[in-house]
Amino acid sequence: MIRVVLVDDHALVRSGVKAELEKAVEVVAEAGDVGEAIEQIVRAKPDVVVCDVHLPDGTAADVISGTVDRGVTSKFLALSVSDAAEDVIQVIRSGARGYVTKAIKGEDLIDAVRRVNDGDAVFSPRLAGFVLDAFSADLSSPSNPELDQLTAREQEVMRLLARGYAYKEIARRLTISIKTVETHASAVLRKLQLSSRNELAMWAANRRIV
Amino acid sequence: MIRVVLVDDHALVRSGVKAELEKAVEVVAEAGDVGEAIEQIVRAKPDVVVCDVHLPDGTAADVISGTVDRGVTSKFLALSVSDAAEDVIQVIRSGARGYVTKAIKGEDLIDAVRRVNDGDAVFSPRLAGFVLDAFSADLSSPSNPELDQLTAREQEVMRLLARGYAYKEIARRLTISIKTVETHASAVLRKLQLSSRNELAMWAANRRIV
DNA sequence: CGGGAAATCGGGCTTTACCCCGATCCGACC
DNA sequence: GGTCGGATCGGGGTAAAGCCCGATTTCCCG
Repeated sequence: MIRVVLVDDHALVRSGVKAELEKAVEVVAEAGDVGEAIEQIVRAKPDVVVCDVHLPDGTAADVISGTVDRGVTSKFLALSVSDAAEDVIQVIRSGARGYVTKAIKGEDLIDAVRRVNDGDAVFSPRLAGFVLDAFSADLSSPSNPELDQLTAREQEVMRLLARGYAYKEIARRLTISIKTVETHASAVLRKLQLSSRNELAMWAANRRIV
Repeated sequence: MIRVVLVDDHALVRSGVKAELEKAVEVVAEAGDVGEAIEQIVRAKPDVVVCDVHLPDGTAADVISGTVDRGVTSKFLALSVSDAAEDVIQVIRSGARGYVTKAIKGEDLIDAVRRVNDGDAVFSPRLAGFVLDAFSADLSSPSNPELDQLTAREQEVMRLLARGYAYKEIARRLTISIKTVETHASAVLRKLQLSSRNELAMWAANRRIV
């Protein structure tokens, strides 16, 4: 039996959701705000937390970050009336494994809880697009004004430098001499005000360039 | 008019796709393998690259990484007969903004190219699940069994190594000699089967250790 | 045409990184 | 008491990194 903690600020919603859920899972605790939720979750250590996104004293993201800091390993399923992209992304970023709207049918909600408990990611179809956007936003390079300081060639060398390639390797890949790679590398470090390739690697990693 | 480079190893497929695409976009170049594709893309700098996943001398991921290394900012749309999860994830990880199967209708393909060009992520419905899984995999995985191979002291040195500190700096911070840092560093690289501090930095970054 | 930025190389230098060979000390464990 | 792993150092070596000078060529722009 999957053990669930239910978090929602409206008692009526809680009782409705609880009635549906208890056909298949065990609701071991309930909470109506962030503080109460964290207490109950830390105490009960449930398998899954079904959590409303908007709470009187914060959001589901606050509940998630507040509990994982205290060693909780429960899975989180966000349940919300909102289908706004920023809500979805914020909650997923915080570590929720799923996000469904309150338009969901009871049967499907139970299925979602089961799948989240199994480690799957669960999203209402039209919400998946937001998550994809957030995902690809990570992979793309928004706009790095600092990159404009570098010439095209310097940017190529910079990317390979940040990945840890030796000058010899970079020279081979770009079919230029090692000395030219050195020249570009020096220019890159100087322009970005870095002092070693390792600082460059950190710099690039933080900006999702590599 | 959106400028497109088309990459597929089958000339027949290329001409078919090209015929469909040219109703709405401009196909400025074509290629049949990875090497040729990189050349054409670097030269033509198209808005969007429509690229088959499996090529004679590599994959779409090779094309993407090979071109972004050379400063290309084109958007990539993967076009494949395969709907295997590993193919999808690999290509998306490399930076593709979309992935559609060849079962797609010409009209929908043009729409996909347009949306990718606008910065949207485009996926066939049943492929979205794979991407979500990959996304949530990024957010989880806190356990690192490989770390247990390292002694406590080695882990300390490892973290500082991964952050790019010089041996001298690490020695100063841990109040030990440079030689001792070297010993630990060698042990770390050997145990993790890495060959340089830069590989270690990547290793640690991928595991969210730093 | 002249100026300047970008890209391409070279010599020579110091500092690190990394590896190999050792060694000593200490604490835990059989 | 012997053994073994962990931590601490050293000497000596090669390869790479990073920086200092210099240089030429190309190409764009006023």
